[in-house]
Amino acid sequence: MWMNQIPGPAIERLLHLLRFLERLDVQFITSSEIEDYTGWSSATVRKDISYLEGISAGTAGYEVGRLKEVIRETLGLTEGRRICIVGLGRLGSAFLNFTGFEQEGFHLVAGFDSSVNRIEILRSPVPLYPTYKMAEVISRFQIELALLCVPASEAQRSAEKLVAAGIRGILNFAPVVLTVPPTVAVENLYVVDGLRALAARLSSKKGTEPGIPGKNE
Amino acid sequence: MWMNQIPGPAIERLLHLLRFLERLDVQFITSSEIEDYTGWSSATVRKDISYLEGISAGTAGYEVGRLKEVIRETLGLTEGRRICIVGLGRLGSAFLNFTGFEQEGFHLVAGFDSSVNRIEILRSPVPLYPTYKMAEVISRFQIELALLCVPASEAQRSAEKLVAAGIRGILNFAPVVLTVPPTVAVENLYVVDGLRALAARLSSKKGTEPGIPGKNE
DNA sequence: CGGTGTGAATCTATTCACAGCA
DNA sequence: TGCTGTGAATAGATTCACACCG
Repeated sequence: MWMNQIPGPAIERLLHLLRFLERLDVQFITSSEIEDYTGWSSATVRKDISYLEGISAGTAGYEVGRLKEVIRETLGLTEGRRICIVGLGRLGSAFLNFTGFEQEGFHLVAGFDSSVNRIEILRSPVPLYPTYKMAEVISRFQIELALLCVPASEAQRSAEKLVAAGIRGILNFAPVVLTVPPTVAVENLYVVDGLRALAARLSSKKGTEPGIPGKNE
Repeated sequence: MWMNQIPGPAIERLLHLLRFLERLDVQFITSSEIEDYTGWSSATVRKDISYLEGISAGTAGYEVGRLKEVIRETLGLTEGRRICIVGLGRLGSAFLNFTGFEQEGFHLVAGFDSSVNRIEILRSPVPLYPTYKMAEVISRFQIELALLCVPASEAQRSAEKLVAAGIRGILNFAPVVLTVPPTVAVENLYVVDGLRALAARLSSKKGTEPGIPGKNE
């Protein structure tokens, strides 16, 4: 079966599950073991996994290696994506030297900042460009995702430039609600909002497991 | 009306809406204006707001100041929460000097690290303690939330210590699925997971607006 | 009128319960 | 026997549609 559309919450859980499996050193796992670790009911786990194609479990449960593989394929995590950083302040420039992207299949290929001076001074393993070259560079290198690290006051403006340049997804670090067309995906990763979400869950005694940042989201 | 339980997704949207209103310089706003900015249907917006108590809108829409106030009250964002940082590496020690917490009602009162040496060397505006004092300090200062900034390999262990010490919520920066009792809230804020969530949305052509970080969630 | 507020209807997701397989 | 896989049942969230209010 393959009804061609995995429910949103299921996608988040699968992403989470993948992260969990990656740190697990065991060959097989059952749905109820997963329940013990994650808190999701075993029925939910089985249903989620059933959305994936080409997996079959024996009586010992699922074969972990295969399961990871299938999740990655199904969620489109295998094809390397090109990414860029917009805004090279403290945070943005720290990401320039972060080595974790590559191992995960995200290729950092450019950094942008409106200050030409900053671009010239910064030492960087990837080429840096002034903001006005954004559209050209993004289309030339077929960059799909951007880490938006500019100050809050500029976030919306920068997002609009990215959209105009054809970006497909934005990871937003500014505490701002971006207004973008529905074809562009946004995930928000702001620390204080994470704290707020926790605080809200403490009071209201009800919460959704967010899972994905930007769930910081 | 007040059925005593706001749906999880509605809470996330309200949190998001609050963030949006905070950057808005206007006195009144209607549900369809909110739709234009956020993409949520105006009916959803009205329903979400209807979960709040003590708000009444005129023909001009909602009074923004009042709306912010009511959201904050209802979601428990007014009572200051005490927070701590666990793991004082690059990321954790950067947060020690972050001034944004206080303005949002989060009082940073302690930092923890297992390296006594590091604690002695670091210059910090708040007191630092070795890990073994965690239980004592957390209960003495009634710390409710923790920013977990330790390496992935130690995250689960540290989380367990926090739980044992009585923490109520964890903002997790490590790329690890934490296993904690259901009474403890967790939000995940890991950059690469945010990218993964975006990538998954690009392929599967279906997404949930995460909004709140963690959703790493 | 141009908005809100809300029951009722619809759509979506989760859980149940059990058949089928190793 | 112990687990998966899945249609059917339930629970939950969103949207609709319209009465009502300033």
